[in-house]
Amino acid sequence: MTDRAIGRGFKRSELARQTGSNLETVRYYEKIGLLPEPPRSANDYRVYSEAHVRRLRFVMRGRELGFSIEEIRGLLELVDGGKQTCAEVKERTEHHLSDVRAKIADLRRIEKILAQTAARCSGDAIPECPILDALSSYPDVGDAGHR
Amino acid sequence: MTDRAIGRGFKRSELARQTGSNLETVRYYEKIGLLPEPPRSANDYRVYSEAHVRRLRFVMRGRELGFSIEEIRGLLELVDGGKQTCAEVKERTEHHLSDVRAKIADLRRIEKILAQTAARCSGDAIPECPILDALSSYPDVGDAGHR
DNA sequence: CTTGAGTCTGTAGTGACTACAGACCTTATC
DNA sequence: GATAAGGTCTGTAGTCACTACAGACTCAAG
Repeated sequence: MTDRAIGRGFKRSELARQTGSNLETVRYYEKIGLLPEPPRSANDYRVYSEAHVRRLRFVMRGRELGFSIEEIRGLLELVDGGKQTCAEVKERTEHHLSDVRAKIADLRRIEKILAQTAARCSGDAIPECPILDALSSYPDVGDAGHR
Repeated sequence: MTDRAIGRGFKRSELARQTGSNLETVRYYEKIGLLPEPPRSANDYRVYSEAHVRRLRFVMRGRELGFSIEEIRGLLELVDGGKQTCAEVKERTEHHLSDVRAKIADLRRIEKILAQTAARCSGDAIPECPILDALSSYPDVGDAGHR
């Protein structure tokens, strides 16, 4: 048993399995500094802990929710704290907050329409479902490019 | 006035402006069949209508909410109706619905934590905010790779 | 009638992964 | 302990979803 229980740490494949991520994505996130480089065992294998699992899960879910890598980096910096003033934290937090609330609002619209579609679809005619209209009726898309 | 009011249609740059999308993205979405190829005016310029605006806005927002191109294509097929049975529509709709509800739930968690952070941050100490823990405590991530 | 801006096409570059090749290590089986 | 299967290491190349650029054409203004 050379390692396998090296102080409760585990290897890359196990981290990927526990987070549902691709094996190579782990390495990629470390390369771009989104995940910390983990310690290595004697054979140069990466050794991960629960903290790595939590951080990677956060990143994964953030991506699935439509945040860019840089936005996630920003969120993580907020979490990690340290090198920023409280005013900065507050401003960035509130910026993210309004972004998140807008996403929630839009997803609720989609949810509603999908639920209606599913309900109406218990019949046998294909309904004229107005997803497009529901989603496209934003009052102003003028400032738009906020991606 | 060669065109400019060719039956209330407008050109690519205007479509991009109204939807907040990049000029080239429009062309790309047409190439991959996510947007229909629009009619052309005599000079071979693309001519768009309100319907194109609605569809593109839907696609844009869908992407910002973390849906893949193929998922959006699926949603659009639901909307367009036609070549699928009612049972298919219902199944796919419900699948999207649970996905959307999961996203809403996660965004609410993030919202809550961000709101707390912003509130606590009115002081001057950087709080130990537990975004990571809040987000990583999913009961099972076993089926995971559903991206 | 030129000049500048907008559109057309195809192609190349970027961001975020994802897969592959070849070397090394490790575990299982003979 | 020899060998084979499989996991990990590195670097590099490929894919997806855009985004930018180059060169030709068109159009509207001065």
